[in-house]
Amino acid sequence: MRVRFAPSPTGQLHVGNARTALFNWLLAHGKDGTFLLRIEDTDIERSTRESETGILEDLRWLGLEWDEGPDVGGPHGPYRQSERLHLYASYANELLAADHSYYCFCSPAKLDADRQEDLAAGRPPRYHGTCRAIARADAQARIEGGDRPVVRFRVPESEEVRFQDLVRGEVVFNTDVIGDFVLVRSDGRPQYNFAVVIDDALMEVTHVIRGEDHISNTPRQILLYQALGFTPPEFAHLSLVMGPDHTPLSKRHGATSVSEFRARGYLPEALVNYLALIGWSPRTDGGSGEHDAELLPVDEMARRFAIEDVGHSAGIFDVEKLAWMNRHYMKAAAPARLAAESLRYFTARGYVSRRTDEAMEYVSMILPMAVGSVDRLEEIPDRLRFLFDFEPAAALARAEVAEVVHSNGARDVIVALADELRGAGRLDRDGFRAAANRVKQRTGQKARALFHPIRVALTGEAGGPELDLAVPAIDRGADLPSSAGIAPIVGCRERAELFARMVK
RNA sequence: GUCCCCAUCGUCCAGAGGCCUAGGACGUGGCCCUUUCAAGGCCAAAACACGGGUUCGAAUCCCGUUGGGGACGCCA
Repeated sequence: MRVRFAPSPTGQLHVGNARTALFNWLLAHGKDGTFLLRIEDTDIERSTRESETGILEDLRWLGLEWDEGPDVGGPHGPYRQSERLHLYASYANELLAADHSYYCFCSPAKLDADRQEDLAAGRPPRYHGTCRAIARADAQARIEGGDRPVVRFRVPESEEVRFQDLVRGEVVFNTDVIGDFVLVRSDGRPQYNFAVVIDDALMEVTHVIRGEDHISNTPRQILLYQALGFTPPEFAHLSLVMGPDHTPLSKRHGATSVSEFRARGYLPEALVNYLALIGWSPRTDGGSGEHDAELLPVDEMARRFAIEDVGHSAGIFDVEKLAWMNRHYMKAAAPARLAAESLRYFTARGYVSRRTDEAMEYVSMILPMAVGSVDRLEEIPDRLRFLFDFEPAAALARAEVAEVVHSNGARDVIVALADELRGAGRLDRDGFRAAANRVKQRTGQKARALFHPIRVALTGEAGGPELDLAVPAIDRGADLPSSAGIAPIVGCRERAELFARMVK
């Protein structure tokens, strides 16, 4: 089995396309097949090398490695359509010679007028066949005279083209709704349907798995396979991914490209796992009726994947469910990896200025306070901002903080805390607990009435990670030398002092 | 407009004629845990689009309606 993913490098890798790539990858990996990557860059106006590089990077980040492709090569290369032009030219001539295609000299204006006419008359817009009967010699003469025609495929009339779609079953099209489509543009570059067929045939692709938006291209391509004497592959058309309003997932729905999700702090395994579950679910092994867990490593998904099990209807991209998965995978991730992945967000906030061993160690230390309670890596620094941004005046100005301070006995607690901390040593977990205990004895406050004011005085916030973790983190951070590359952290003693002064 | 595809909780799926009093997950609500906010645990509410058939029996099969999506380019 040979499958392929064939993006055009005209922008970033869209999550919908990433899902298509994933399904191809899953199929190949579950069946010991080959997954190849082909770059469809025949649209020279829009294709860029930057996009290509970005797409390759995103696929690799997702873990969807390919066996053959533009950068790794393979036995059926080149894998970039712009480098295969000679192949298309040769097959175009073959089709011309066999009279399966012909030169068309119609101007864009004429074509457009025809289209408008069809639409107005309630007919499906299709090529009128104006140049169908131009004699070869006449065409040749016009070309020599400087005309630059396109090559059109001669679509047979009133024929039924049918194919067994692996996910949808039999699909039938009548050729009467298909106009003679362009094979080669006037500048000699191949048109999509033509290049795809030649490449898929030559690259020996056995299963074409792509988005549903290509389903109406399939009869055209089958016609081409037949004219060229190639055997068509199996086809499977995946339903599309929509936004919550049932319109195609686009910018106004938020992030749409893999790189955006990456930038926002989603883990690749979370995105992959989530994407696989749009339109597919792991088949239940037993007959228990119980649905298997949805959280699956990609190899396990590949093991269970069957293209026939893929759903028929469009799926809506649910950011909430993705967030849930991401939370899960963040908790499961190795601390060192998480620290490395989160560093950029700390840097962006100005919390870390240089990547030093001490900085990494500190980030690793404070990470557990945030992981598990945030949806994305990007949100981690904000959850930990109390470490770096301690401003009692601004804190007091916030309603929820003021409320705590004004509750009964809160001032006493804060004053006592400041006093206790003056003589306290290291505020590790035990040190903090001891100090809190002394404050408890002095003020008679306990539980919420005790810890809430302490939290506010030490973090400037009414909520946040457990103090058992937060206080030692502050204490440790305050001791860091400036060479550590961490933004200066105000120590607990000073925090309590400042706060006590403000509430007196 | 024409052609093609699709239709189970708000969302993603399970369900391949009796196992369905329609199951799971996310989300939502409640409760619990708890020194806070989250997280976590437990419980609950929540769907077979509609109308006709076929059948002893239909969420499951057929037809239609409605609704949604896609395609109709010298884009891919």
